[in-house]
Amino acid sequence: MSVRVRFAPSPTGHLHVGGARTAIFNWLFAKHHGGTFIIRVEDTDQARSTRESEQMVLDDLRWLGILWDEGPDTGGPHAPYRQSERRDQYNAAAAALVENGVAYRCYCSEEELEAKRKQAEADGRPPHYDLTCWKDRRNDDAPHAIRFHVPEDGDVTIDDLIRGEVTWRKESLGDFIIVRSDGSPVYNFCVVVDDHDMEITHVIRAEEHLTNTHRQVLIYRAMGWDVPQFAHVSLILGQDRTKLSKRHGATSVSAYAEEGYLPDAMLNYLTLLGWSSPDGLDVFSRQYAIEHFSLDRVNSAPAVFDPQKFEWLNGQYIHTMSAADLAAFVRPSFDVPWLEEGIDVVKTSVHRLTEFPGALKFVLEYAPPDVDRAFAGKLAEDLRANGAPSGEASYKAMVERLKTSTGAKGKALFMPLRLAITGLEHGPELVRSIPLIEHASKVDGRVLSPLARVELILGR
RNA sequence: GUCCCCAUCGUCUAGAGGCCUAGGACAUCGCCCUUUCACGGCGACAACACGGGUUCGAAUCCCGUUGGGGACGCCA
Repeated sequence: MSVRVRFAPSPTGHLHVGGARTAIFNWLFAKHHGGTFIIRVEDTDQARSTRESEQMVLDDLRWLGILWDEGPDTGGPHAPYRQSERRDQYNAAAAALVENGVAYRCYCSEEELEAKRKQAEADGRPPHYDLTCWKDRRNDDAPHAIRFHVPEDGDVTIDDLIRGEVTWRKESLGDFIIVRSDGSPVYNFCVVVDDHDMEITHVIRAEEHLTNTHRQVLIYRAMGWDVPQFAHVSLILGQDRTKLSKRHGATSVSAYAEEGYLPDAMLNYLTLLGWSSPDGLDVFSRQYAIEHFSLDRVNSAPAVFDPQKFEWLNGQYIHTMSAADLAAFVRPSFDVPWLEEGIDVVKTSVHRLTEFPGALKFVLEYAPPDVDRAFAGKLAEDLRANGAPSGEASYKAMVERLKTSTGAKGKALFMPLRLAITGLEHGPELVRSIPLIEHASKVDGRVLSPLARVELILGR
């Protein structure tokens, strides 16, 4: 049987890193096994779900380079892929359960239930439903929800692919709602109907859903359906070791994209949060991850998101990428005619794409610094006579001439030279930055040439 | 509170009873490279939560404690 997995986001905002990691693991698992990766939109919560959010989540996934075989926009053999459009399926399943006497109409009001819950809590009893409508079953059309009755043999054991055997006793669950009084089905019910309809073989999802599995398995059993394999991935935590959320700062994929992170680096880093490569690699390609991914190497302990390591990893990608490839990412926000040449000179000092404009500021902007006038004079003379260096050889030749003409050497030579031409005390190697400035000044009218800069110092 | 999950350097992790004097990576700190900054190289610091078992032998298996997290909803 071929592998079919799904990522089931609820469209209530941008894709978060936790969701992204779950999507990545599902995708990697599907790709590794030559299976099918499905997106199913869980928008049963009308109040919070929007179509705009769905679009954002889908865009975030595409940005990461995670593409799906079946989904709300692409369609597929089990369409529709939006829970809000699958009401018929849920109604049919709910009707079947009521028919079999497994589920029943519950006429209790929310206020009543709330009061009962409070009372149970005060009495130290578990806050489960008191079975009023189960004991006294009715079938009229007064406003009602539909509840699932936890059976006598309601103990459940699953063999989780990441956690091993997990068991729940039926007592830990009360009869639960599967269809709300407004007729809308509830998440835990939809998931089962959908995963069955869509022939999902492996449910790979976040650990926060682990305890839901109890009720879901009960529904599978009541429907007489095969139970899929489960794999519950641990949570991603913030620095304070609680579930990563907005208050921990940037947590959405798009926020990292805006901060200058590369999709490949993001995929790589998130994969590392919980999975480790069999070869002990930290930096690896998408292809490598697909080839080597397996659920056995997924860690069951939660992982703290470490922004520093993520930034380092992003830097690794930037350092090894070609200037041309990087330029494609940078150009939309920073477009200069000498972009590629510039990127090539400064990329080793950059960890995020957004740092490029700052790193290249010395090309675009220049304020005459405090440099010895005599030195500046000699430099200007040399620049006029020989032109500015355009590469390593001409740069070295200039340095040699300057040694003789100024009598300076070592730091006394290089510091004023750097300062005079770049305007800064620190920066990339002069052998590369001076030719860069010279080149940029020829293709970009805003850029002052080396000579123009020195003349500015001399006040002419 | 009840149920469930988890527990190796500050962080991500390797570790399937002897290969462990516990390995790698980030971060931190040195040194080297570099007449600057960065990159890179080398090195240092740094962990098996605790207590009981099982075993000739336990980071690894079992039990308990502690700690952390999650779920307990007509949210997903």
